[in-house]
Amino acid sequence: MMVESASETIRSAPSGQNGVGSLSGQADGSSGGATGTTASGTGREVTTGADSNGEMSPAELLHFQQQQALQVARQFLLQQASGLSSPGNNDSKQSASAVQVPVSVAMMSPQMLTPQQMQQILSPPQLQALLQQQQALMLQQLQEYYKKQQEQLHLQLLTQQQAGKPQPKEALGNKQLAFQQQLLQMQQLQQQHLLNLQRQGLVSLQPNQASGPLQTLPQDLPQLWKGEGAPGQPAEDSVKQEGLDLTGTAATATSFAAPPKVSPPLSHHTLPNGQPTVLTSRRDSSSHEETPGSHPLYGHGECKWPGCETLCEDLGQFIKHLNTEHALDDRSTAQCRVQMQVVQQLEIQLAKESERLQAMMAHLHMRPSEPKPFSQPVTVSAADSFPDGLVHPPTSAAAPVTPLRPPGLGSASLHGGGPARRRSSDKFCSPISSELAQNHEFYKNADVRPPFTYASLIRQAILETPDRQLTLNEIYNWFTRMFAYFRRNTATWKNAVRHNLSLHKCFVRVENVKGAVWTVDEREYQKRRPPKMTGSPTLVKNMISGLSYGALNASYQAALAESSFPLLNSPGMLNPGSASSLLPLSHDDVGAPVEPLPSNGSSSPPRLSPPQYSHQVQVKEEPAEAEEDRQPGPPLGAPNPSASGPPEDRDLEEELPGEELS
DNA sequence: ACTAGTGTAAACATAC
DNA sequence: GGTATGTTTACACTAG
Repeated sequence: MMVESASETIRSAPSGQNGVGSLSGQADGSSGGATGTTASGTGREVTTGADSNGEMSPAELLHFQQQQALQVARQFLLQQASGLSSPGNNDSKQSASAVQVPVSVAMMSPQMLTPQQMQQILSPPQLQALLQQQQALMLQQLQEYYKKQQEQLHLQLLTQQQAGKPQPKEALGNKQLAFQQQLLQMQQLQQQHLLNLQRQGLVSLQPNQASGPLQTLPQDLPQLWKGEGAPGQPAEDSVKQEGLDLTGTAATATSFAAPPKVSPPLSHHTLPNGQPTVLTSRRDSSSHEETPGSHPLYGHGECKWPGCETLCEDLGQFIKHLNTEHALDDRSTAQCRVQMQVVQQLEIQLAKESERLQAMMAHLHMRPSEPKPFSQPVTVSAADSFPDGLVHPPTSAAAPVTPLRPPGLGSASLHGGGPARRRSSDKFCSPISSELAQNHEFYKNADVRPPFTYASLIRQAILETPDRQLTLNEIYNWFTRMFAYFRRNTATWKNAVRHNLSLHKCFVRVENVKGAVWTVDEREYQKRRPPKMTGSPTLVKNMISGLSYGALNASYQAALAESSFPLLNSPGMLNPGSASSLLPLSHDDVGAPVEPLPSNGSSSPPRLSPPQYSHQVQVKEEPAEAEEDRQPGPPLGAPNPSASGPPEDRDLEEELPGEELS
């Protein structure tokens, strides 16, 4: 029941969820806050509006920017709407990124839309584009902000000098440090901001994208530190340096974040009515986690400062702690540096992996950067980010194919996401295990709904255990352990889990000594899904054409699964056939590749078109694993040759599920 | 329009 | 009686 309460906070209006229609239904959960926000927003913001001039704190600035992001999206929608209503009005730009917005939706006032709604209306690529624009904008603002700060400092300095009172170096140093600290804070806030957006479902995690702008800062920061540390260097100079660095940073970041694709700077800063964006709702995000009472360094009741972990009952206490224990001193500064290095290392690592991925994809003739026919510029951005990243395959996978699709599943609407999303991922066959393997950390920490069906998740959970059986409670635990998302709406998803267990024949309840455990009947599981993909000419076509980069990618991932999945040790993705047999779990979601049954020897007859091999693979593997089912053998993990062995062909059928059930 | 798959909500039964 | 676990039904949504 505490669980219940937790869930309640999220879906404030469970009732009527279905009835009201998708939009409201979906939004309700998240927007319990969102709605409130809009309401309150009108009232509140004025304060934030007060322009920087040094008055705006980093946090405020962030909020402001976040607001703007939403605003831009809204504005975008408005444009779309107006475009629809008045055909003559549509400019070229609009057509370029043409969003197919349902008229009914388009008629809504964009300003009334919640992030989730926007997410539903805009395809992930579109959102992506918006966000990128916004990020560019944000960086500009950051730059301005720091320029102002710099000017202020400079001014102060001059004043003091004029007063004939050369400020002690230490004082200057302190200022500078404070400044730098602020910079760090900005970074954190920015990061949090991105995370928030992502959580709101406005962005699917796009590592490169997320790291892009952020990446530049940390890289430049060391220079700042150096500047600071440089003995004998006048503080003033270093300050200037900072300014320069920032400028450079912002510039590069901007160019990075705002690729050619999009139109001009966007006049989105102001609302249709000319009102500055700032004046709109303060922040929808507040509806979610980003409550005013949160702090990037505070979580789960403890201080997140590296190496600290001091318990703090509430934010107030934490703030106090932060100010006393982590004030601006040598130690903190050093820790900051260390943290920066950590980040840098990770970024370097990411860059390397990205590069490798690019090379691999290039080798496989998949051109990540190649623009897709359908989704114009916007998609491109999505695609671009994709390769780099750790990715969110499902998301992008789905996106390119149908322009009009529902909100990015990958990004997964956090709350009350529609069924469709998950399904699509399923269809695209992204192997859950590989996806999970790759994004394990992401799902674990980000409050993003995993793009898999409950059934596939449950199955994954069960198959991940050595004996391939779990109690309901263990399944729950797996969910919460693996996905941050499932740490929230407990009542809802637990119910769904139970529902799925009962509903699907593929889940078999077995009475155990300890009680009842659930197992998976692979055959049933496979049966569930019609082998559409197998023969679907359209799919094949899509895959081949590269139109559906995502789909390709999915298969690519499938092939890659082994390599990426920790447990699986793969002999080489080059040989799909073997791979297939190897991937014990990865199958899953795959959409079905295929007919489970006649696995007769799939070995020889390659009747599937090339692109599909991945699917085929999965199919087989499933059976294999199914078969051995109860085998003590390490399920997925163990690289047990036995399972992976030659077997792909074998008969899975023989084995009765019954036995597992026993 | 129909169907299948899925998600969500809820009522109910049963066991501990 | 409360809770966890299962089962079942209903409804909504999306895609084929």
